[in-house]
Amino acid sequence: MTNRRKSRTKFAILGFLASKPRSGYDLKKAIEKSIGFFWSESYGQIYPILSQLVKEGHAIKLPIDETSGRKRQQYAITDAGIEELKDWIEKAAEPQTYRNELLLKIFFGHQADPDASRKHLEEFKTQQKELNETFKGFQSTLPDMKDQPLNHYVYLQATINYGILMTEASLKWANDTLRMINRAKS
Amino acid sequence: MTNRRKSRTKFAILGFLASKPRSGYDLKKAIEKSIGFFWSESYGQIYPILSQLVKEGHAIKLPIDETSGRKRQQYAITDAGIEELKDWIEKAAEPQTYRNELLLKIFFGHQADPDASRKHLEEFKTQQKELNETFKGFQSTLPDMKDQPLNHYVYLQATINYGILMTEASLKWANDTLRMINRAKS
DNA sequence: AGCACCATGTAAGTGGTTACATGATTCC
DNA sequence: GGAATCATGTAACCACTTACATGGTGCT
Repeated sequence: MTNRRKSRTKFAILGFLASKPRSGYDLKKAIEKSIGFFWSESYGQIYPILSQLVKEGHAIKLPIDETSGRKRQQYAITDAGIEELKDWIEKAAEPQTYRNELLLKIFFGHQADPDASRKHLEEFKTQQKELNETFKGFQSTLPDMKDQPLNHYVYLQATINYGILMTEASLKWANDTLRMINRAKS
Repeated sequence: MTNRRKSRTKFAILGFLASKPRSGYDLKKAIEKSIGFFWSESYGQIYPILSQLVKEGHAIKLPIDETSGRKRQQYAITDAGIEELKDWIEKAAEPQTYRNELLLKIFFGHQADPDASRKHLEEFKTQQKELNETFKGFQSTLPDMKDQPLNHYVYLQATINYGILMTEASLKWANDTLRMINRAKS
């Protein structure tokens, strides 16, 4: 037992609890909205792991606010939880097995009609264009950062920038590839 | 049961069997060597699925060559298998849940020492540089393609090109992000 | 002889999604 | 009243990795 797989769901949750207390439902929404383009979690992971965090002492259940309409079980991070989160952030990211189904279809593209590849690439382009616009919209809402001390916004900006650069490179690739396929056909 | 998950391992295997008969061992090596940067399979998937392909009539076991030293069970694709592969290639790729641990750590970077983020980014840069050089080396071994009919090389070139563009965009991002972190600290 | 690697498989376990169950609340 | 959504949870299932078992082959 040297290199067992490890779930990072726990740290995604701790990271969000670090900014403020949240319920399982809140966590799901927050993850979708802010880091949905590079991370996702399902309720089937979130709720059991929240219980586990409480057992481990990395989070606590807050008393339910009976005055408000909707009743939600909020969780707050503990000092031990913050330590746990920090330790994880500072450790190197473990190599991940990335899988790209579109690329696999393109790699085997010569086995089928080139129109299939063309269609996939066109669809991919519209997806990436939309994503790119979303990121740019996001970015424009961020406050101006020069002369600001090191803070949350730098890292937020960095992740958005990743999305912008990757979608742009993807678009360039899709266009290049379409051109190559068309040239080869003629 | 509307949207059940589907394994694509089957199609990765069929795709490789389409070019020539191979054994489970061969398949593992071929996948690692050629599409390892965007796809991976383990023996624990490959061997059971090869049996399944035979049962389904998408592949057949070839007689073992007793004359050669190493004894390997080779598998060949059938006509039905080729059809199955084509059908999959032509269908749109299903949306995948992509997870990026480095980005998650950067997103939560403000919770820890900025040196941690710097270290991750520097390590990421060396990884991406190495990958980029590998792809460029690969590319230089491909034959010249102008005036060539539509063939396998176009698609091979496309996947390599994807690697080149993505690693270059990644390097730009890492440099931009490092600059942003450094500027924020001063 | 002994080691590295070739080669095929399987059992156990993990991380994760999906589908379902349940009930409350808000809004029309 | 009824639909949509809020909200929490769980059971079943799936895809996949890891670790292990087993034996053959090639090389020094």
